[in-house]
Amino acid sequence: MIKVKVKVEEVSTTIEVEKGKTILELLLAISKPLAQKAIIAEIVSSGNSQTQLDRTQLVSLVDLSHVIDSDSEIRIITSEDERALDTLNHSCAHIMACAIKKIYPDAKFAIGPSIRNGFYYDFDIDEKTISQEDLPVIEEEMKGIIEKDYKFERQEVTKAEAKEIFRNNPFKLELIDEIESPKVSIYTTGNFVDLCSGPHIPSTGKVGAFKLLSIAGAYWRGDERNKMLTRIYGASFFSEEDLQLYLERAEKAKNSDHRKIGKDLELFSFHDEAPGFPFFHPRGIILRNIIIDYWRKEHQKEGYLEIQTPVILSNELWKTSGHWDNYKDNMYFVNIEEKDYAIKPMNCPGAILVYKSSQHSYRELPLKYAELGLVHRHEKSGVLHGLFRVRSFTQDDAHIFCMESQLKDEITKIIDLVDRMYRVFGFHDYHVELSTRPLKRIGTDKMWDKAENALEEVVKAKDINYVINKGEGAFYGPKIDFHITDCFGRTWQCATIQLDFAMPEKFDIEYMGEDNAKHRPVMLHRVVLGSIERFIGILIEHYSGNLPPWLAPVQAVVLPISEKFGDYSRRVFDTLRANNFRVEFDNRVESLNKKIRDAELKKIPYMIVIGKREEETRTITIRRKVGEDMREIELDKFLSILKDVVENKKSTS
RNA sequence: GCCGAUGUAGCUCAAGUGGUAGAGCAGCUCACUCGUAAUGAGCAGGUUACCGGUUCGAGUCCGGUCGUCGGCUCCA
Repeated sequence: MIKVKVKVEEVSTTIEVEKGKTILELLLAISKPLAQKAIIAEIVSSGNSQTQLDRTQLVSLVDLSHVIDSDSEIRIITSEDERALDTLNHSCAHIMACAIKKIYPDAKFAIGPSIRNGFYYDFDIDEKTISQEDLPVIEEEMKGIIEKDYKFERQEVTKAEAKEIFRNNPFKLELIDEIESPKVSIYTTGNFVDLCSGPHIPSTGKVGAFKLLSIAGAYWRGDERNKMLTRIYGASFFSEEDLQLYLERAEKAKNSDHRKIGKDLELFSFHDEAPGFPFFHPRGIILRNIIIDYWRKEHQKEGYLEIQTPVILSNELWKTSGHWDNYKDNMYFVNIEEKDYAIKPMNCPGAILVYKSSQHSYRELPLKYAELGLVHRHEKSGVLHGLFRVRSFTQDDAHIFCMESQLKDEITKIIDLVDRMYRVFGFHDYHVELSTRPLKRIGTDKMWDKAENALEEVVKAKDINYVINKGEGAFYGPKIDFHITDCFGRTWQCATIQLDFAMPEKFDIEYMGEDNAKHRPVMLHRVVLGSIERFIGILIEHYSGNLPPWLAPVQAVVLPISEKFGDYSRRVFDTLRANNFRVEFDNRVESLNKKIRDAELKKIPYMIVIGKREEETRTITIRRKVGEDMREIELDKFLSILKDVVENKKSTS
């Protein structure tokens, strides 16, 4: 007999069982309902690992069919646990593959993992292409498999045996070769066999609800030199309600799409005549200018000096900077009077020319040049995506020229600025990533050591949690990036701080030191919002278009109930406008209902309703997008409320 | 760039197997003067993305180009 301690959530119990029993058998002995609820188990500790496989893969999550043959402590994972949903999604990928195999017997399967919000499976079909219309057919087949409640049966085989089983599947053969352990595990579901480390749900019937979502191409192993496979995405859940909730959320995210809102609210547009180059409309420019005005104020307070450098610069400059070598395929070029020029993809060489235009003393440092620089980068046609991925955009850039001794202080100040500005825009949640030297780079290893250490020291000193991305730095220096989390839980890399010892060397820039000798300054490249255009897209989606009053292109609209109240309404409108509020006057001959509906669709924060009562009492009534209505209040009172909300950049109205 | 889908009026969408393009909303005109998410009627609006082919005849079938959408790859 062996002792097994079984934990489930906060309860734990120890029982003695015969060696060789499975977890499921053990659970049935303890409690049938628990056995019913259980999805997988976690081995918290055990006397010895059962198989060589477990030792090499360090798997702590196991199937319920896992055999216990020594004293152990196990934790039962039920459908409430996030990891159970992950397993469910993975199992559902197998179920989908099983269905596809039945419909298209020649399909060769590659990989089918669970992902953040569901699962996918990549496979190769030679003759046929699968389209959206085929998904319901596959779904029907899957439903049949789920109804039959097939078991997920795990089996461990030698690599030779596995190669025999998957002899017709080049993808699996490649995967088997890469597994280090002498044995591999395979799972059988119905008549579908897959190479897989598991764990899986006990049987297909555990899938309460699922939906196949989309179909796409994906390169084998994510390498564009490899074959393009067919990928089907789906999502599965333990209950129909969870699926419906997921679909509702997906619908909400779709309705928050900045491309749709941008068009509906007349903020910006795209045209076939300029793919990837955004056009900003009057309302979009209002939003853009508000962001820029705020940005300027914050930067002036921090001692930045704003500059502006040209969009077209000699190709020689880009050869000196190293951009031509590293990025010529993504740059635009023009030939003027038989000389080659490039449209700038970055602002740094321009800033360096400004620096070089005069001598500098150590007394001036740190010298902080800020620039809202319009850059152009050629993006491949397939990657364009609204304002998120464009071919021309405005970086809220700055280049700080300083002494090495000032680095940490300057980096700290940037981090504080980023933190302050993000909060104002309503982003309270972000994380930091540190990217180190890439393979393709300029500068010496000594420079890179210094630069990487400086960044890391500051992040550590500030006690910020960060992850390291090895080899992901810019070609001229390492960087720390700030990733904003929006209200949908998506993350967006916006701010970046890049440390650069290389460009000052390449451009031979210097300052006169206290010692009356020439020294080389260090450069910090940094952005806070990243791309103004992209940031606008992020803001729109974060707020689903319901921008807080300080950002809203139209803050209020005056709605007279009928033309009879036109004169008084006009005076209210004039007063608001005279006080610098962005207000519109809807004096169309339409019903109040219609005017309110239109104002709602335009996502205007305040609707000012004026009828007989308001005219008589010389008041206004406010219908707010957020919060209760304010009936018959003094115009002055509303002005002070609006002033407070706008000046203090409050997120609610 | 690659895989797949797609392109019809400003917007959202119709037009069995090829037979001279329709609707709602928006716009304009008229009537209604309205109390918290669409008042009614009328009018106007399209070389069906573009180029070529098949056909007596193409929005529809075929080829190409461009854009867009979902992914993959990429993102200084």
